[in-house]
Amino acid sequence: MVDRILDAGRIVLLRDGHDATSTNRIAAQAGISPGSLYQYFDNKEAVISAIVERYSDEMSERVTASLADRFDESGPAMVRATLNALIDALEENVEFLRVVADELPRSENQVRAEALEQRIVGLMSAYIAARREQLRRDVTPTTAAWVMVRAIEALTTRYVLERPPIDRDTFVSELERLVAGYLPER
Amino acid sequence: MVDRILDAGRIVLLRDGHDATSTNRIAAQAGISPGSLYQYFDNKEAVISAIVERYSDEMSERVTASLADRFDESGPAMVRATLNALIDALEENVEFLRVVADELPRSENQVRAEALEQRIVGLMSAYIAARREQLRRDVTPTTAAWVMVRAIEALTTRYVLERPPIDRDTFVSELERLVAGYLPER
Amino acid sequence: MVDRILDAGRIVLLRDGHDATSTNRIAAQAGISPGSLYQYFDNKEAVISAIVERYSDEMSERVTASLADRFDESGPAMVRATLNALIDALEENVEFLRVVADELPRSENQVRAEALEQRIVGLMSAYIAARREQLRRDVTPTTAAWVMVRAIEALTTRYVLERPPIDRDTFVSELERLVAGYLPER
Amino acid sequence: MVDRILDAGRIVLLRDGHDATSTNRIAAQAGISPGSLYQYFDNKEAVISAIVERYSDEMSERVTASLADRFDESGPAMVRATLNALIDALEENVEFLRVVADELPRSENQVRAEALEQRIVGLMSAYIAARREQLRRDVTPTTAAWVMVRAIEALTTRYVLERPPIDRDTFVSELERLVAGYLPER
DNA sequence: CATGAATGAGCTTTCATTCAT
DNA sequence: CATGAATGAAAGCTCATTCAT
Repeated sequence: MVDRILDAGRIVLLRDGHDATSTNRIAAQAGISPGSLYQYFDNKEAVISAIVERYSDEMSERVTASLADRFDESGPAMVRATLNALIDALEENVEFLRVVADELPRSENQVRAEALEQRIVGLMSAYIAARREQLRRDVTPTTAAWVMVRAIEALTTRYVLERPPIDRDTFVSELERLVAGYLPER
Repeated sequence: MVDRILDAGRIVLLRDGHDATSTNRIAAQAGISPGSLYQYFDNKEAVISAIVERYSDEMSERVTASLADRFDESGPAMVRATLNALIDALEENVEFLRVVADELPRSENQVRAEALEQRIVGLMSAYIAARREQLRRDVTPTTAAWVMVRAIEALTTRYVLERPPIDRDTFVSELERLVAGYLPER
Repeated sequence: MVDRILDAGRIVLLRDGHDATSTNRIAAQAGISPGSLYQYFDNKEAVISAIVERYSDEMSERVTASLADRFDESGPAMVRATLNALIDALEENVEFLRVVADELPRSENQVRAEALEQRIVGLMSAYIAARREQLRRDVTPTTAAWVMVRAIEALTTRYVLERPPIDRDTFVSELERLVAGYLPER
Repeated sequence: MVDRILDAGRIVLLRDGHDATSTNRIAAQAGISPGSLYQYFDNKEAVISAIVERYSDEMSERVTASLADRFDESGPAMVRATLNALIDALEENVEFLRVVADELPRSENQVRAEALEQRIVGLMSAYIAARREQLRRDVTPTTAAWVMVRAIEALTTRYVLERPPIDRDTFVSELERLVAGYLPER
């Protein structure tokens, strides 16, 4: 039932936009009564949060899956693969990304978004720490990871949403360059 | 009177948050009647936009002013000065930045925000083009500028809002490193 | 509940006039909340239309009922009975007729009003067609009916609302004369 | 200046419809300030009334002018000429007629409309009284005139506005028939 | 006379939420 | 559990009118 509600919510969000997304509309789309919705969620915000959360999970899964079989490739190949997987995942759901990133007040999914980011920062810190000898040692892995994650997140998201006149391959190369110029020892 | 309304709007936005910011409340805070507000603005969105615009202008002015007297310093010093000025400006109004960046749906000030970003991208492209011999020649200045602007914008904003456990000097150094690793010929 | 709203609406319409009839006032008069009104009607216009529709239905019913037991009287007696029934019905609700005919913009109940008129034109066309041998054959029944219906409608309505110095029996005779001069073969 | 306001009002009424016709809009269209309007008219209703009054006057003038040179034609020719002149006049301004007859609450121009009708009834009574020997003597001229005026007014107006599938010549003949069947001695 | 900024009550409509059934 | 009618505060916005200048 929770799933039914979340599916309905996503549909409404996509079809009508955030401003027109009401609990009543979500309930109608889910084929249940407005009252029932409140037996599974505390309030509207909780519903929206859950929808966004599910979206983020799908996103992570997709990226993770793409990377599973390249886990031991060399550093540069790994970076490129990750970036491509990430952009692919974002592009697969541009319309929904637009709603999440452009229409939803960040407050409505802040907790969750930061949790995800924190998790990625964690993974990345580990990755950096593991390669410490080839990489920089003048900064803590956590700091480096924080910077990288925010930068990559913002750049890929904006790229997909703004569609600037930069072709995909060039864009990926530039991100690689950004990473390669930032992380390694020099 | 326009100023009176914008001041009131800013206060309400800060005090009550975006969702609770109504035209009636702004009018009340400004000590005028709801009808009067509509003599100066076409609709609610126009009011919010004007408030955000004024904020952005203040921001730009503050950064520009900080840079005025360092205009002919060397590249690296210039970069560091700019970053510091930017972070200073953002920190001076964290509460309002939180509203603008986290609560306002981007759609509500998108046009303007993108216009500003485009302007900065323009300036930066020129800067890069001018230093072409020391910098990379394998990418168009526009592309490089697009990447840099989004990255810096996102990183400084998130830094100020999230207050990660990275001290200010370290953070600025890391941004410098990011720029220095991305732009120059290698 | 629909009835409760329509009753309230009629009261407000009569008491306060069309311009002062607001959805809030109707809801208040009905003893319900403004929101509830919108569970039964799409918008204000739908409420007004329904009120007018109910009034028209009452009107038709009253006329039809009056005629039921005179169904097989001769043509002239039938005409006189119809006219009397019609005027009786209109007079029974002069105040409301005034609101409907004089205050409501025709646009607000046009569709329905024209539908009713069309129905009456249809009935009358049939009536005329059936008596074709005694009546005129130089004009289509539809045209004759259109003319008669508009004329009778306007004259009875105006008579009831304007109360000209013409006594009721004289007025009915004049209408009969109008019909008798227009329809029959000569 | 009064004329300027009335011109503006007519334009607004035609362009925006009755509901969207505000004193502010009329003033703007007239190129004056809202305050000035109130130096020439007591309130909004007075403005609308004056506009309608001017329209009615134009209408009368047009009909009267068309009839001036046929003043001594025979009865039937006179009737036909009058009807044609009336329909012509109404058709020349259908859009405005629609606003006046369908959108304006009759209350807003009632006084005036009835005055005009009363004047026409007067003229017609005189006409009937003068021809008393060929016409009916079993009814007062005033009553006969009242009936005729309301009938003709309603029928021509509705004909022009509803455009029923009756061609113009047929329609005029039917009206003639209505008059010829009602007025003369039999 | 003319202005036009200011008014403020009131409009239609929405919607997150509740609660008796 | 599910319902869904009912809520009622509040939203954005309009507009006839006034009055100090």
